[in-house]
Amino acid sequence: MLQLYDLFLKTGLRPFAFMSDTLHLEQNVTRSDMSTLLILLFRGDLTMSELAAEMGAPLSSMTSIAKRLERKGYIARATSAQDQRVKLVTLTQEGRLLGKQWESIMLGMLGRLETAFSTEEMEQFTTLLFKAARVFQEGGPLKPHETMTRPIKIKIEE
Amino acid sequence: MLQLYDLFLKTGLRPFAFMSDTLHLEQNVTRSDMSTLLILLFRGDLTMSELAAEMGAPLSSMTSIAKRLERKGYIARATSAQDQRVKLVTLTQEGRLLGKQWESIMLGMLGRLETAFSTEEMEQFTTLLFKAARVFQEGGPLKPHETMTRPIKIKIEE
DNA sequence: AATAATTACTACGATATCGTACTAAAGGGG
DNA sequence: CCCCTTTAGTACGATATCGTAGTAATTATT
Repeated sequence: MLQLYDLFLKTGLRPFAFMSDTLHLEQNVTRSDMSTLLILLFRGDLTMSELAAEMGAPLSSMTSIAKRLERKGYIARATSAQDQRVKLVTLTQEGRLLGKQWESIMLGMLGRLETAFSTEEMEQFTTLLFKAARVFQEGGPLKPHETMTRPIKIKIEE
Repeated sequence: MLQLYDLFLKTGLRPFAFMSDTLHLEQNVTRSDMSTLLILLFRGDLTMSELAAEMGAPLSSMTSIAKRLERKGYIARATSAQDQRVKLVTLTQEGRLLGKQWESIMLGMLGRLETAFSTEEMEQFTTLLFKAARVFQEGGPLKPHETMTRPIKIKIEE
C-alpha cells in the first residue's frame, strides 16, 4: 500500500514519467501537444471548447497549445461558417502523420501490456481502473459504506 | 480499450485532474509542493538529491520547489556538517502540519477506494497496477505496432 | 428591435518546470 | 600538496500552464 503512495507522489508531479524513457520520441513536443494530436486523430475535427473538454484542460490553456501547434504546422484553425465565434481545429498532413506515429507507439505499449497480462488480467485491470477513477471523481463526502458491484475473482500470475 | 486511451490522454496533461475536485484543499500550493511535503513526512529529512530522486524530478526543479516551500515557511534547508555541499531538507512545524492534513486526505481517498472495492478487488487492483507500471518502465526495445498473437478471449461476468 | 445575457475564444500576466551552464566542496592520484 | 575529476547544488533563461479580464458573435428578453 505504501507503494501506492509512492506511485501517486511520483505520478503527481511528472505524469507517466515512469514510462517516459520509453516514450523518448516525445522530443521537441509537449505531452499536451501529443494528447491534442491524438485526440484530433481519434475524434476528427473539433472546436476549441470540445478539444479543451477532451483534454481536461482550461480553454485558455488550449489556446496556448493550439497556437503552438499551429506555429509548428501540425494543425489549422478555421472559423466556423455557421457560428463565427467557434474555431474548428483540423490536423494538417504533417500533424496527421505525427499523430499516427504516436498512435503506433501507444499501440506498442498496449501490446506490451497485453503480452504481459493474460486476457482476464487485462479485463480486470481496465475494469478496476475505471471503477477506481469513478470512485475518485464522483467525490462527495467519504461515505463509510456503499453498495458495490460483485467482485470478480481470478488468480494473477506474477 | 478506447477508454484507456482516454484516461491516458487526460491524465497525460493534468495528472489526476479527474480527482482534483475532490482534492480541492490543494489551494495555494502546487502538486509538487504537496508531493514534497508528503515525502518528507513519510521518509524524514532528506537531501536535495534524495528528494529529487523520490519525486522523479530533475534537481534543478527541486531547487525551485524547495525555494518556494522555504519562502512559504514549510521547510528549512541546512547545509550538512559532514559535507558542505549537501543541504538537508527538514519540515518545519507548519510544514509537518500541512503534510499531515494531506496525509489524512489521502487516507480518506484510500478509504473510499476500500469501501468501493472488495478486499480481493483491492488486492488485484494494486497487484495489476504495479505489474503494469513495471511492464512500462522496464521497457524493452518497443517495436511499434507489431502484430501479436491474440490470446483467446474469455468472457467475465460483471 | 433594442438591450441584456451567454457563449466561444483570445490576451496577458503570474507562476511552474526544467535544460544548460556555473560554483564550490570532496575525493583521488601522482 | 597540487591538479583533475566527480558530486551536490544553484542560477538563469526558455517555454508551459492557467486564472482573470477582455472581445466579438449569438441568443434571449421585453
